[in-house]
Amino acid sequence: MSDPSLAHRPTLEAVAARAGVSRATASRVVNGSDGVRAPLAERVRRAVDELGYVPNQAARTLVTRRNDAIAVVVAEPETRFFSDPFFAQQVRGISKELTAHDNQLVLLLTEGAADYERVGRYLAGGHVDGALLFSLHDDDTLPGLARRAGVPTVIGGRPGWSDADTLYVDCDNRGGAREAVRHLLDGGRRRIAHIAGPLDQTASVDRLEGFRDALPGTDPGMIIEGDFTPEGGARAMADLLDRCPDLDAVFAASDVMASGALRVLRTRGVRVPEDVAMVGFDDIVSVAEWTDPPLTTIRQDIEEMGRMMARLLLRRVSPGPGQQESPALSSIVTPTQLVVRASA
Amino acid sequence: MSDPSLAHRPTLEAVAARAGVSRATASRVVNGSDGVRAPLAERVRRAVDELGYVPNQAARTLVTRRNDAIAVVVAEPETRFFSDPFFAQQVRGISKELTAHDNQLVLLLTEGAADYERVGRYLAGGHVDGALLFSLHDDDTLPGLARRAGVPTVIGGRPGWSDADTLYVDCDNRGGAREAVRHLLDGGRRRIAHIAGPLDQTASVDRLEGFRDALPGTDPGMIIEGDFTPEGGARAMADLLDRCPDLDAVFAASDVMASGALRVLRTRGVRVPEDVAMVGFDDIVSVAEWTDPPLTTIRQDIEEMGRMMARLLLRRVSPGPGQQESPALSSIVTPTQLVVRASA
DNA sequence: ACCGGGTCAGAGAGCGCTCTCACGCAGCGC
DNA sequence: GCGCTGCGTGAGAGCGCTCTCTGACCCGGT
Repeated sequence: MSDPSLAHRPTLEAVAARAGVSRATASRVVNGSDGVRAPLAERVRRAVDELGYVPNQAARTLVTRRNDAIAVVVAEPETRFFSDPFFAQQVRGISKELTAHDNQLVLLLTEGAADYERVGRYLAGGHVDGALLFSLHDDDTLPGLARRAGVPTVIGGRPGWSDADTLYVDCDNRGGAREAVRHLLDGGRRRIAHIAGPLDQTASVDRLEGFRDALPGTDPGMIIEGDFTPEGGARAMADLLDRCPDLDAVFAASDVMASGALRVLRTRGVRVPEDVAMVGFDDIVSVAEWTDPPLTTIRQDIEEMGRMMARLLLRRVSPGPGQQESPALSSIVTPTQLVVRASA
Repeated sequence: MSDPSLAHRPTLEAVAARAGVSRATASRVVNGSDGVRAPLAERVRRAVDELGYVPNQAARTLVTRRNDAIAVVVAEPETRFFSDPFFAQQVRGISKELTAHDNQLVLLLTEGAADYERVGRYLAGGHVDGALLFSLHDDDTLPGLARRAGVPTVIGGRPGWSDADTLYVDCDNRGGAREAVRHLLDGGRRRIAHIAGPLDQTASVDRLEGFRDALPGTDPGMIIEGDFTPEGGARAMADLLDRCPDLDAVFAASDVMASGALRVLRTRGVRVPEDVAMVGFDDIVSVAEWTDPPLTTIRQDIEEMGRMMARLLLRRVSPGPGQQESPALSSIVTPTQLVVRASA
């Protein structure tokens, strides 16, 4: 093998021997538990340094039943996970929070149903202490899989069913959408269309609901389902223009779709915001600030939501010191905020 | 705990008992090794099903010293990993290849030097069988870290030093850059500028070399260092226009920077490709096809390169059946290809 | 001087698995 | 019929660690 150092890696036994203590004491020192007198502890620490000892995680896991690892499962069959900065930011937040708690992030990408079985095996295999599930669609089997595997779970985005035992983190999609439309109304717009996300996801449905809240009785023809991609946004915009050439505003359910829609407007020579105003959703800075014109949108703190998911999960996995049982953990819905730029 | 099923999970022992065989035989069946007679094997398999047995990975790792997991370490302190689709595609390729070989992908994001220590600990902890390193900068300490940890490694992109023992996968940056510039020359362009990537990375340096190959003696003022972000590309473009208003072409070292540069050109009313031609690098479809105008660029098969990295690493980790020692594994440099769209 | 209580260290039993080794039982040649 | 080979199975020894349980020791109180 190419890695000799893996072969003769010092064990706790070796450290103990060198420090002249028992394995138990060495273990105590390594794990920072108190009750070891200073001089002894010092000897052990020196031995650890000299030998370059690093605990064998597998052995430790075998007895403690903890992995200090969390799986992030992305149920996005298509390429969206990576093209959409939304996930990126969320994962970043998760990563930071996990790192802060000395947990590892194991990324599981699924592309198609066949992968679900693999993910199920993995979760059941006890590799991880918990799982973060993303981007679920209608009656997704992933949560059931995780539950059967006995793995604590937190979901990104409100799932399609209600269940007190299911934890999730989401933003106030409906309220945010309402605010977006109100802003358009305040700007004097009257013929407002909506480019929705895929309606098998609650985020899309909730945003559509918010749109309807602010604009009851809207002609269904003014609502088109997109797919959260720029191309989808572009297609929807083109359709919309064909159906209803005199529309004066669009609320797109994501910045990414809005960017596609803006491109179509520009191509068709429609001025934004003079002829048509546009509001997006997400406030993905790298998109919203760089569209032409910069995009007015509904901000959600995506990275923070990622952190929250991780925090919630970690607490569910190991109830902190002091509290015995998880102290009634509950799902989190974060507020949104209108960010006005040039497009509306 | 919230997961009772984790608590009383059946062991191999239980399976063996139920099937009326020894633990050894049960293990043989579970691991698919031959030499167990059919009826016995069938009994074991039934027991596995009935009990819902899943092997305990920690116990297995403890004795086999294999994790079936690979770390992907991204040395990108800034937010680039997630905003740049380049990484995304690469990770996708890696993920696919690892999945095909039943390996897990453990993602380690580093943001700053402090994280290096954590990564070092993790690698040394024997959690993974190998590591894929990305986006290294000059004299990055990551490879040393991995080596000391005794973890087989493959690097994405040619590292800044030469070392027969270091495996990497990269594309022909220099050749690709040369081709880009030649295309511009063929189009009759004569005042060609270059927006380089950060010059502490070999990809940037190599592309710059290629640029110089095709255009020896270029005024250094026509070369500006960017940072592989759209903003950096925009800034560089602005500078370039100020310094040299009569330039007639730009070769940007990445599509992402090219997109930023194109925005600036549009803002300044410079027509592309009439006044200024633009060639990018990477062929990130979601960027290159959607710029205005669509971007002529140098294609590298990023996803495939990800696959190659994974394949190389897996082979290094466990030499396949047949060959004893790794059969002289070597680094891979893939060809590039000019993709002509509208911008040049 | 004796004893009870508290503190700190060590002994040792596993955690669940793999894998070597030994053993039993065919089938073969002589 | 005897040993020999060879295949299929079981016994058992660890892998490296944690953690409980026990015991040694020291202290103060009587």
